[in-house]
Amino acid sequence: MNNSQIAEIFEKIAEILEIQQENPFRIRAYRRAAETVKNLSEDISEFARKDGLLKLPGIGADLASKIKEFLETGKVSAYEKLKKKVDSSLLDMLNIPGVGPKTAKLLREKFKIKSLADLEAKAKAHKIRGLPGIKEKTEENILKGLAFLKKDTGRMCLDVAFTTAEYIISSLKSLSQVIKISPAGSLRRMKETIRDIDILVTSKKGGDVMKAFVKLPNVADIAAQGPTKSSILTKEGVQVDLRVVAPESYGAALMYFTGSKAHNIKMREMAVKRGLKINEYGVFRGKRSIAGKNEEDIYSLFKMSYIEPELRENTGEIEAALRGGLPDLVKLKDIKGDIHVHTKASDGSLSISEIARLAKAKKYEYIVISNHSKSLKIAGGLSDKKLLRQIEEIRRFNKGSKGIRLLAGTEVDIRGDGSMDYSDKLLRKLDFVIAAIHSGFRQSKEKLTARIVKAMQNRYVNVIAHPCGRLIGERDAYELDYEKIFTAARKTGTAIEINAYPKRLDLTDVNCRRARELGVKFAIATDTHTKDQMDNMIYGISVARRGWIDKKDILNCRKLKEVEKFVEKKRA
DNA sequence: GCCGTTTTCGGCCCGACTGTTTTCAGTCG
Repeated sequence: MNNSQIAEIFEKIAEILEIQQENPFRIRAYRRAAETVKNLSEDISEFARKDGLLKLPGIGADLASKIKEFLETGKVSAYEKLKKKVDSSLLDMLNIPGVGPKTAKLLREKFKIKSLADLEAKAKAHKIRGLPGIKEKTEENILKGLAFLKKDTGRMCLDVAFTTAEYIISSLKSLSQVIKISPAGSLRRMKETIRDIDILVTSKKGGDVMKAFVKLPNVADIAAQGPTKSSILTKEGVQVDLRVVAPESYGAALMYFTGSKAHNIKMREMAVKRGLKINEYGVFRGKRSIAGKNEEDIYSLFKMSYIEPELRENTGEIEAALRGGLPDLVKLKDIKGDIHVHTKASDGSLSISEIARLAKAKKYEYIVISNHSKSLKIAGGLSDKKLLRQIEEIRRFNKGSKGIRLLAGTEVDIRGDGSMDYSDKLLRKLDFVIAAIHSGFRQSKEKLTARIVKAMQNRYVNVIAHPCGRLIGERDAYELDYEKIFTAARKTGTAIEINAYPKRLDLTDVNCRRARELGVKFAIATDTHTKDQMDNMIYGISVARRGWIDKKDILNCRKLKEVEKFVEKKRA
């Protein structure tokens, strides 16, 4: 995908310019452009084709021409030139926490550091101390930073961050000094992966809260500790930042600490234009605070609707909020059923009645039992006979049960040529059909796209499950022509799944937004195999919210009757 | 490098913590 490549080049250029101590605003311009390009919901070549590059925020004449150059030649000559001017060890050193451009340059110039290993050796031999501004402590911190890099915790999946944050929040909540406590940062925005965890507390005794925070049993190291801001590393290598503010600043601090940075900058710029100032303590006219106790007040001060955290990426949400055009986002309580659940019959661990019990506890109206199909032998795919037996079993169960309706379904394999792993005659007997690719990931983009489009043209296929096939941190998405797929989905009346399994989150938030623009319907589903996985629905919801999807376009926010109508309409 | 209902030039969000100083630069978010 061009977008990520161009974003990376701009990001690298920014780093090099930083080393060269260029104009910081010029550096920021590259970073901002990188952000913009990364967050686009369409390939940037589409914008270039339609002469739309200059309309993108932060892209002017110069960056537009660099983008065009990349699209035509696969390179940006200015970047190629810059690369030659800067030693790669310098750029490597920037990755060390605590080491910025000034320190990196100093180290390179005084010690001719050739690599991170070289730096580590010199630091260990205490040869770094003695440089202007560097003493024992800085040397120690460089070694700590290097060790952190080696661990390379990278980014964690949303569920891991959630669990860690929950533990810390529940531990601190019991302190009498803590008034309010909330997750913030990318976790509150529910990004698909999280680098570090941000937590906000209101208290009148910040120092006490911090003391308790850094003493939590899972703390391995304290990176910083002040009365309002502290940072620790857990034993699992997760960085957690805690910020304490007074109760009257809760909203302003929550907004500031939730981000995104780009969203905050845009809001602050807006404030400046109106003669106001936003910081983490409030909105100020001169020295007087005029808002800040809660987020709602701040947004309404600017005559805009409240912006949910998941939308705060500066990708048009501020403009939409000003004109009152934000989508009606889905909440957990809107979900009326789960349409992708496995049982013991294939590779799940739950029985039909266990699933029904869990679904009732969630106040669901319906559940689609969707086991794998016959060719997926490794996952215990059901033979024709076994599927027929399961249909019978589900019908019997429904007769003897109240409060939940089970639908007989399948997660049928889309074969290499786009045909279905069960005959139409068999599919017709089911209440609901989801189809998915589980093999042949290495086919060409054209072939994979054609396979999915063909599957959608089957009148019995209601949902395409985990369309892009990725496993975060393990397997990349295969290449697809999403424009073709979304267009076909709308035309054929096939919904696209938002798979809520934290390693999948597939369709992705960015692609959701494009699909929504093209009129696609969605289904949020957990792909449950074990008991706990039915709780993953919140992660799927977060993707839908980040993708700007309107509640009315989500199939399983509808009542059973309407879901049945959706199926009937395609079969007719 | 971008951008404009004050501007096509001169602005560009704002503050905390650390380690080193002895008033602040560097780094981070």
